[in-house]
Amino acid sequence: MSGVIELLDERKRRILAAIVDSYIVTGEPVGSKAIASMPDIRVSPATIRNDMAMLEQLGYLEQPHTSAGRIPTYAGYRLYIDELMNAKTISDEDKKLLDECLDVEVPTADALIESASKALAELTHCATVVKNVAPKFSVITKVEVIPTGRRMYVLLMVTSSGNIKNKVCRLEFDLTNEQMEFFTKYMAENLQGVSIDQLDESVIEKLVAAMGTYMVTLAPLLQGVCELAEGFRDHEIKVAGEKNLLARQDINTNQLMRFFENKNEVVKNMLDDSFGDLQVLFGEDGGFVIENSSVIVSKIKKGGKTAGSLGVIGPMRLDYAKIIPYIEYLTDRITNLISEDDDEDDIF
Amino acid sequence: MSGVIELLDERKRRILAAIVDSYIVTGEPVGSKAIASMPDIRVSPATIRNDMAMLEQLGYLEQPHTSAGRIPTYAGYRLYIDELMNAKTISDEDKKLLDECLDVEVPTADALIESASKALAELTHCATVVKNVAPKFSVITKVEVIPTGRRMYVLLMVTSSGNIKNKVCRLEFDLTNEQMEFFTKYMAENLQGVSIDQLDESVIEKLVAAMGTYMVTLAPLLQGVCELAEGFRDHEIKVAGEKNLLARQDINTNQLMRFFENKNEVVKNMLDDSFGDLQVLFGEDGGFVIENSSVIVSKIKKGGKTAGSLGVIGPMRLDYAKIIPYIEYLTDRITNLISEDDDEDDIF
DNA sequence: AATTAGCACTCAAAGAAAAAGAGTGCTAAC
DNA sequence: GTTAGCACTCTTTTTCTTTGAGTGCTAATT
Repeated sequence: MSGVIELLDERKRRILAAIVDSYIVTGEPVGSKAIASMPDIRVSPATIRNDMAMLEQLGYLEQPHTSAGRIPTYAGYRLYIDELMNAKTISDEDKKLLDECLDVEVPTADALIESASKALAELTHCATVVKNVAPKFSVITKVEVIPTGRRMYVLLMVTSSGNIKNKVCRLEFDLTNEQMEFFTKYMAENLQGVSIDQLDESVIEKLVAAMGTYMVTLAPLLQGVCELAEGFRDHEIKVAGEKNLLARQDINTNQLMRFFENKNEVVKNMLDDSFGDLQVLFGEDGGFVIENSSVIVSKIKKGGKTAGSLGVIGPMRLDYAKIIPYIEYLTDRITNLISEDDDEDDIF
Repeated sequence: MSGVIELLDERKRRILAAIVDSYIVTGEPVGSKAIASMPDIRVSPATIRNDMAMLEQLGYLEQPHTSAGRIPTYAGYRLYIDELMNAKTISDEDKKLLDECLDVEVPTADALIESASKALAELTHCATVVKNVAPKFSVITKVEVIPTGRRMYVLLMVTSSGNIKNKVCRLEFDLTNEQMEFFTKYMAENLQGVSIDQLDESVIEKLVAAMGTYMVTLAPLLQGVCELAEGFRDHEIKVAGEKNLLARQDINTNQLMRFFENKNEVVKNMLDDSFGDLQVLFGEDGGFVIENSSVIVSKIKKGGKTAGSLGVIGPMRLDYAKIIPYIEYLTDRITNLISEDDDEDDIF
């Protein structure tokens, strides 16, 4: 083992780590002198220069121009995040802050996750993104129609995860009591227990076809039901703290906007099950599209399965050592909370 | 009349109008030569310079520096908007576009107004703001409670304007059928027909006090009802097209953000009934807070009373001559639509 | 009396040149 | 293997100059 020529010996690793650390804080290219002045590095600038040249050859560093210091490449960040940085511990205050956000008696798992998202955005001064757990686990528990005016009806859909959505429908005719009763019963019989994920056009079409004489009058309501289910699925991904990033001029506002607009598409890619529990994405990873920025996503589990996720979107120069533990702490807590509740209360 | 010395003769007014027109398009200070080359101005640059000096003395123009052209002051904009500009007519395409947005079969008046808001944001490349009509005119038509899980209940509130909101409540105990029936009946008796605007803490307190033995168990639900009504009031003001302004660098992102965050406070000030049907605000008007930008707001009426409003938030250099007719057209159409519907259908 | 040509003047913006400075790579000594 | 020393590179900053748009004033013109 010791016979092998180590291209990346301990000192080089320390130097790389120091460069990334410094660059994350200052945003300026880091020179050999600055590194040499650090307490735990006991070699001269010349030696560091040699190592830096080596690190550049290996693809971990680059020079904006000849007379500048070095900045990390994507590969450099990757190595730093995977192996070099030493995670900071969460301060007691911050821990308390995080706990407080979660201790709130929120009624649903999704609300819990969203409150965590907001807290995280606040704490990190970044944008955060959550993928809610509901669509994956919840089934329809109730579909109701409530008359609210002439030819106006409110469709109501309640899911097992305590989420609820409604939609106002304007019909061509008023419904008779009998029609309404039939609808409610028909829904209860055919949709109760059906997963939100499964309820699409094709299911609705079948239901409409099987409705017999009620078909003409009630079809618009069924269309509404379909749209409600879609609504549940669409609202799966939520962003918080966008404004924290809009102010920064190292991030392209247009790219950021496009990211938010297509968040459903993009974020889904980021949550591929093949990845580990926590991943950091940047550069070209998974069709990632915002220059100079990165995303840290962590999975929320329920009963061993991936349920949702929580992530931070920020500049490339992110304090990973601090923020990654935050996210891990939060997702762990959430995972525990929604699992506990599962046994005790069955509300999530 | 003709004996009076006219400080602001016709030519000076034309020159001021030309300067504002040009500045709105180019954003550059306007010089005497540029004005002189315009077709309907038939005097020499020297004459225009004299007039410009006069206009500056009167407070309508200012010079960024000695060797620059002139730009309008707030007073200059004001005069331009009130008296000088000649409103452009809406192109047939745009009229069609606007009509299409409104012809959509939206279920509620608020949805109608919001769709208009979005269309306007698109068309003007600005942000838009709407104050919905619902809270002012709608009364509660229905309050329901629906059990959705152990100790979990969904509160539902429907208003006469077809709006609906819900809220998940987590109670300490499960409700008996009898308790739920009482609640529904109690709500129907005491809240049906009550205006959203009136339903506040004090009303709820009275209701709780009069509830007798049900007080302890049902009080949390009543609290929820109160919060629902608040929700209706809070969602009164909506912004669209924020991103159109975020990209511009002549508008301070922070100020804009603060404006959006406090929109409820700020926008209310803008809609004081003492103003006319349409007003343009900028500078220090009504505690206005975004530098270099202005707001055009127009009232939406119903039955002769101010019901809501629609506005455009954009840079100071806004094409007022084009946008003001847009807004007038839209608010007129909306005013008509919600009034017609009032007679015919009673759904708004 | 109003308008205009002419001209000196001002000042921001753009460009050019010079100086400063941070950092490197290499060589030779330790 | 490490380090001091030094020439070299290239950006950044500063300073100075030039350019040009636009003005205000004065005197001539209509």
